[in-house]
Amino acid sequence: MRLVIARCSVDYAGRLAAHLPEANRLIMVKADGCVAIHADGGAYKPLNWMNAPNTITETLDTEPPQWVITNPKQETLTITLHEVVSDSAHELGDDPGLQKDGVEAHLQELLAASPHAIEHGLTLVRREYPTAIGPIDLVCRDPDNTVVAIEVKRRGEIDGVEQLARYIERLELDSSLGTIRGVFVAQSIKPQAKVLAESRGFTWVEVDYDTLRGMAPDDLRLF
Amino acid sequence: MRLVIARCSVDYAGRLAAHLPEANRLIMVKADGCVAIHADGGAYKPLNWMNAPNTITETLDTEPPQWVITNPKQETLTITLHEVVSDSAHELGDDPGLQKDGVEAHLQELLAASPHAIEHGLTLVRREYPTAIGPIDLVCRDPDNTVVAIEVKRRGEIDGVEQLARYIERLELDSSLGTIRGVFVAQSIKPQAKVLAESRGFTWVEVDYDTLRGMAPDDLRLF
DNA sequence: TGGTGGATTTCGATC
DNA sequence: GATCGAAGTCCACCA
Repeated sequence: MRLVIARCSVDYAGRLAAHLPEANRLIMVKADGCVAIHADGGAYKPLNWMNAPNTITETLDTEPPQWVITNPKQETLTITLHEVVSDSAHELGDDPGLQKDGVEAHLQELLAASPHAIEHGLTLVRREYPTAIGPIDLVCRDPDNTVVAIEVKRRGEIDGVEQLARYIERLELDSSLGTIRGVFVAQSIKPQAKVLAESRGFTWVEVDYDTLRGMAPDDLRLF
Repeated sequence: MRLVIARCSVDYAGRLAAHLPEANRLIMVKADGCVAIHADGGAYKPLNWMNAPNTITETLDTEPPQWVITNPKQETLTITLHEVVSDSAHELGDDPGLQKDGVEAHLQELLAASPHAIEHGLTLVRREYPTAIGPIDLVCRDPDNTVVAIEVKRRGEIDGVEQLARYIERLELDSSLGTIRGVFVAQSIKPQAKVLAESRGFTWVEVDYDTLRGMAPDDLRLF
């Protein structure tokens, strides 16, 4: 990884056009060739960047020197270096990568293993049930054999309810499954989303991730 | 901006739980206190981060030394420094900020100037036509004098179709404009969004930004 | 390889 | 401060 601190100006031409006036910034060049230009604030997002794969051309003989970075899509990032304050490089090696726990996929897995936690007597028909407009997180049947479509979100907001509505609409078009019930499940659901779910005729359930993780599927079958 | 190259391991506990095994990485601390941990690859997104505002506590007397970063939402990022390779700081000062050109607003302007590019014979009634749930990008009339509501997106996805549907629903409530047609316009539209648009009775149009920019309004009036 | 949906999305405008 | 929508979104998964 190469780190350059420089007074620079930057131009990007590609999916849009963007310009950065002259100022002091960090230019980060990673081992895979990707380049990011950071100001001294503003979260982690760089002001400008170019992802790998790309080609970096340094024109050191011109004044001021420039870097021209081009990718196969013909996007270009041009960095004009008015003054280089610092220029260093370090070999970091490969990264073992990030281990995550607690994202939506985990929640969906746990609920697929334990549909009882959503509603008494539910049995799983399919995870990621395919429709023309995208997969439904969980499709179950209740004790009356009614089809229940379930949308799982980490955070329950209005667009999740809309998504569920679209899926059910599509399910009813695609097949003759009879009346289909909708259940909106999330770790926490915003009041507006609860209201919308109810007005759409859906039920909603807030589930606790840690509790769910603590429950073995067998425990749930006892209910 | 402080830049630390170190062999470190990292734990994040907050909206989810995440762990980074020991490896060499860049730790970037910006002037506003935000912290980002970068590997030597993988675009511009850091492996782990903590945005401002937060509190950074360095425990240098323990072995190994740790940084504990906490924010008001009680999320914590813990960095364990097994070996510091480099530690430097630079004063960058404020950044004048990024100037952009070619975003959705520009597309909307061009289409407002050349509604013919969307559909033969359209004439503009208003841009940003106000409704109770937000403004409609473009409202036009076709040669039959039918009102045409147009949603403009840079990229056409399902959400945009839903947005158009809500607007038209609202238009029909608010006034007696007769039947209202919907047109979904974007530089590229995803297949699922096309399906949904058609099932809602809307038409959709893909437009090219550069072609549109090259067209003078007068050229279009000739059609 | 391209499409689709989630994200510790981030970021800005608007209310 | 909350909400809503855009983003050069990035990213992983899956066809």
